[in-house]
Amino acid sequence: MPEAPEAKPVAAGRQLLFLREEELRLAQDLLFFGYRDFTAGPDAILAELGMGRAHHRVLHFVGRRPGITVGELLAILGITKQSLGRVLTPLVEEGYVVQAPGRNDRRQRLLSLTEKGEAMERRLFERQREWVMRAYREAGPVAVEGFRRVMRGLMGPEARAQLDRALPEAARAPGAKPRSAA
Amino acid sequence: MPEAPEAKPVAAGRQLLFLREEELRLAQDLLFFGYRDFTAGPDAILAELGMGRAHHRVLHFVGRRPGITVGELLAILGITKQSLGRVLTPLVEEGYVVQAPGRNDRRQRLLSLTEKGEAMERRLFERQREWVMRAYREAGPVAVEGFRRVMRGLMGPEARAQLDRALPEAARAPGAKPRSAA
DNA sequence: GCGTTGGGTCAGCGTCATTGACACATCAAT
DNA sequence: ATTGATGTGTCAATGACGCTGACCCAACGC
Repeated sequence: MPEAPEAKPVAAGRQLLFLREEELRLAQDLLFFGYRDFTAGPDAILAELGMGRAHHRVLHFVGRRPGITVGELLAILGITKQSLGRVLTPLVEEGYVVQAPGRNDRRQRLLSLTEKGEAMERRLFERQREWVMRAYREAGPVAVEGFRRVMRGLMGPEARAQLDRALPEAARAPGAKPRSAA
Repeated sequence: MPEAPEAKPVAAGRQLLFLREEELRLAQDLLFFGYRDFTAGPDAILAELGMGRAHHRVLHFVGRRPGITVGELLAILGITKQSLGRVLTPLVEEGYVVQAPGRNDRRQRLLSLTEKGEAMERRLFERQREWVMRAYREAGPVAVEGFRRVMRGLMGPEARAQLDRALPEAARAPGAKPRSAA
């Protein structure tokens, strides 16, 4: 770990790539403040409804993959069954999410959003969309591409695999020329 | 937020900038997974010591601005006095942080890290440094610059101001040509 | 029929945040 | 010198979100 083997001397750019102390401290600050404010909008809406970030995540990932099983959702979120239960059960009870027995395996509970759930997710989505849109617009397309590359790099290998699996393929770059992996 | 008025049907370059549904969903995923895994390293170390992310944040910001007052720290973290107290008091008791009365205003408690606190912060720092370094290296310098611009854009105006104030000026772009506000 | 798997649930714990209320020392101004 | 505002600390209660351990049930698969 200490003294990373310098990787291969990356030609000229090395100077820029060497992570100086202050560069990381800046990254820490940016991620802390950025993530906090990124979630602030939805958080406010959720709070009014007596829900939290965890509920949003469930709505998000269920909305993204309707018919997802509980087990898959657990794997994506990386939490325990009990933790999910405390959030999922109320969502079902209050009619945001429906459970349907699996066709092949009837032990499974396939999750999907109700209309109410979709509306809710939509509302949270729109709030966040405004926010991210502003940031993207200010930063410009090149920066956005860079942002994606770095964030992807910050993910662990498992998360990266999940992300790929989670994306309905078509979604990965809809209409955009598949410019490498990025 | 309901029924975003479709914005006006866009011009040309706007196509890239218009935040399509899937683009935002991707951003949500990236931020969720990325932030989670970014904090995973320090979290593990902290857990061993019976501490949490909140402790890390205090160590980080106190280390960044030795002599910071409690009030300033509260403003940066955006939490309440009570929440900070629960984390700060143990840090002081266990000798990670020292409090010194302010010279001008003796009501103030100027916070700074002890040697033990610096060592701890250092340890967390190094762990995170490896992680971010890898992401930066894989993504390349242009991407890193883009990442910074977008993250900055995701911050609210207050956080942005705080960030600027928090940075010891020299730190903001050490050696890099100050390319506007970014 | 029996073990495994998918899912749910009870009980208890810990962290991190909240609000409201109060205490105390110090500063600053009258 | 009193008075009021400020900086900090603290008690008590609450809630969201995560965890472990233990146990249950229904359905699958052999």
